[in-house]
Amino acid sequence: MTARDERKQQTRQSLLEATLKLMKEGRGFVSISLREVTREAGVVPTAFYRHFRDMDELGLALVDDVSLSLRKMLRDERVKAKGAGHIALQSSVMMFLLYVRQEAQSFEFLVRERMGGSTKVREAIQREVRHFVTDLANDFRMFPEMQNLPSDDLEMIADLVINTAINWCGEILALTSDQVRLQYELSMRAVKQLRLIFVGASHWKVEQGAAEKTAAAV
Amino acid sequence: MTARDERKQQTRQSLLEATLKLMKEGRGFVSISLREVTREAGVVPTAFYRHFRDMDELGLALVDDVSLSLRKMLRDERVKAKGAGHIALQSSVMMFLLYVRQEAQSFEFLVRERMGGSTKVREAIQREVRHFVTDLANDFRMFPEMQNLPSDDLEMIADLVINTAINWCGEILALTSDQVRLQYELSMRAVKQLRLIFVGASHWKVEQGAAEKTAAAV
DNA sequence: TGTACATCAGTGAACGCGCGTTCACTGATGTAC
DNA sequence: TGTACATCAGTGAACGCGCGTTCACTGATGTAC
Repeated sequence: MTARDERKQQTRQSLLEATLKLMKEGRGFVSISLREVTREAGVVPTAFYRHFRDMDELGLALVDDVSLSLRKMLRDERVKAKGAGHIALQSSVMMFLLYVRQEAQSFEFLVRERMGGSTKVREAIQREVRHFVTDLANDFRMFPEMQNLPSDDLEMIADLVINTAINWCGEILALTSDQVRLQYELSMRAVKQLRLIFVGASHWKVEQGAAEKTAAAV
Repeated sequence: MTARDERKQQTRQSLLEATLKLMKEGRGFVSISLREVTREAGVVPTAFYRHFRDMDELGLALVDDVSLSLRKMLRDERVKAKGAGHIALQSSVMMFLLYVRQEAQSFEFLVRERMGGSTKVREAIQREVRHFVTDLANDFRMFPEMQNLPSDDLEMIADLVINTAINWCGEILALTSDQVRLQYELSMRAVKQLRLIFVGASHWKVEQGAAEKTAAAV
């Protein structure tokens, strides 16, 4: 990598960061203009084209970047869980939510554009999410109570967990950093929700007939 | 109501519908211009100001409209459940997802703007969602297994259910009408997810210590 | 009921602005000899 | 190592366009007498 290439990568990076920064104030990705990004990044508008064809292409690069760092975090967490020989639900959820607030810009982008963004960006994010669901479903095989469930059911449960977690992200990012009380309450509710899903999972199949009765007994 | 007022309401309505129609092709609300809306509605741009101060105000009106029709649907469903004396999970979920596809325009708006839209619209939607959560938590008291749970836990479970349902909406609306197979599979997964939550809920508290062990036993 | 005036939903021209994109350019860095 | 040329990241002027908003207007409908 020559010195020129390095500086080019720096500019590219500042374009990506400028975009995330512009989104921090609550703006959607689609409403941000190419000229705003270059202004924020400190280059002339035409310099943009040396790096991306258009804003959509920058959006896809952003998805790649963000999901790469997310995958890294999850890998660390997985290694830690293997080392400890168990998963502590409460501390896992707390760690996750702290990480989300720490990397707020990235998660804001993911959460907001998952449903709302340009078609291409939305599809890229959903592809990444599906990837996480598959990984989590695989992790579930480490749980004695779950490893005998069919793959379909593991995927179904993983999908529920991931989407619930994404929802926590959206809610915790909507809070300002001085709303500590609400952040705490949200975290506690998140822990309970994950625990409830695990309770449901550990009684799955075995209890399915009983659940039917429960639901019918209004 | 005079004839003039009536025609004014008609124009107002066509502005709202024009906006939803423009969003059907996958566009976000914020990316739709005032001029596009009036063009689609068949009036001159300046006529817009006879009805709304700006697009944000139209967005809030849209939230009101959509959540009114949604509340109506849920009320009907609730009456039906009371008449039958029980809730059939499978058919409720199926009915709900059919309704979502039928009223696709409205739900597309709600789901996409819940996280992504303008601050005001987003807040209005989240207020409505919180309202639905409270209502559902109240409904839960009709379930013998649940009525002894503290209000906090009922809210926590209702929140999980509502957010999971919103997620189904996003996924089913992403499918085209000829992807019948995928629609069916999504519905079946939705039924299972709701059932799993109910299984979890019916073992909640009683089993919480056991769940801890389950989670720790990797 | 008929008339005279008021209201006001919708019109159409005009504005200044930020946008994405084009183009020819500059000058620092890289490469070949 | 030194020179001559090629590359190419970033520049700056220019363009046409759709935008939101203003303004004075029109003419159908409503209201008061």
